[in-house]
Amino acid sequence: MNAPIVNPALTKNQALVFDALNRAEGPMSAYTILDKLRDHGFRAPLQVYRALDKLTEFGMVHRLESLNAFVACAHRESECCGAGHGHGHGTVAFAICESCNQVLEFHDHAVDHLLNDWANGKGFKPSKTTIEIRGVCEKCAA
Amino acid sequence: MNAPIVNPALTKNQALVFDALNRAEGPMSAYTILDKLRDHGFRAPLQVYRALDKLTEFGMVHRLESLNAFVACAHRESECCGAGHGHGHGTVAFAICESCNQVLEFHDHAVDHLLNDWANGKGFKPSKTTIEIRGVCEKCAA
DNA sequence: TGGCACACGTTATAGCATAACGCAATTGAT
DNA sequence: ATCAATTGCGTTATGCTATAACGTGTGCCA
Repeated sequence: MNAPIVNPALTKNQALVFDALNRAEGPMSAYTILDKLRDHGFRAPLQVYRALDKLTEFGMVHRLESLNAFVACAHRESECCGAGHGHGHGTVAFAICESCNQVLEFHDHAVDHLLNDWANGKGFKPSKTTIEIRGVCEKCAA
Repeated sequence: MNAPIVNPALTKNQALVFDALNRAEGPMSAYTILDKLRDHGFRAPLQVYRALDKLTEFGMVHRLESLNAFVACAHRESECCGAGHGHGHGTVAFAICESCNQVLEFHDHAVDHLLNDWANGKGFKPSKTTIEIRGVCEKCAA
């Protein structure tokens, strides 16, 4: 059966981490999350990393490689192609403002296609694709 | 041995680091480079990082964000569009084999174009774009 | 009811990156 | 030539990011 994108009943720690990421309006490092959750009983990085691993696996959180940080997924449910699970199509891309730290999440089928075509041509089997644009957002550029 | 691919008159440390990266046939972390260069007098990470900063600035080395590692640029000089300096066009992309650690460097004008179009549409001003495909290369997939 | 899978907590350690100091060499305008 | 600015260099110390390895508790179900 096809996996429903439904919240797979998060554990307490997972819920706390996910919440922290949703409240923040920008990416957070694991250690920043840890600090925000000390009042809720968090004491060690692993508590955060373990939750982040699961949330990432569920497609509810993305890791920004160029920032070593994490954001809550911005696809408010079934945006279109089931981009939650990058299975070839559905790679998510990010535009990261270096001035205000806001992140725009998007995906672009045409780009996916081109990269997949390239991979096919080379016999390369992609498992995860990272696309991150660093720059300055419209507001900050003004 | 092989003639140095001299570009902008590297300093001794820069040349050593660049050489180390060229000899290696895959990405290396800064600390791995440090270890390889201890015999040449390197003692501290900063010596490596400073050289890497410059080499990256010169376009002779790329950083792989998803790996926290570095590779020598594979464009053997003026491949085409002046991809050395990512100024909108000329973004470099990487396919990273998680089995054998080899890296394929390429660039794709069409992808650049699409991402630039997206950015223009959003008023986003890109400064650096990261594209990294993790997966398994043809050889290893066999 | 015993085994399994999984989440959790804790301590310790590994791996990646930069701050801040001072010195030496180079350049280049006066 | 001389001074000032710039750049590279070396060192020590520190901070940030991530995982290893151990043990506990809980729910499931064969």
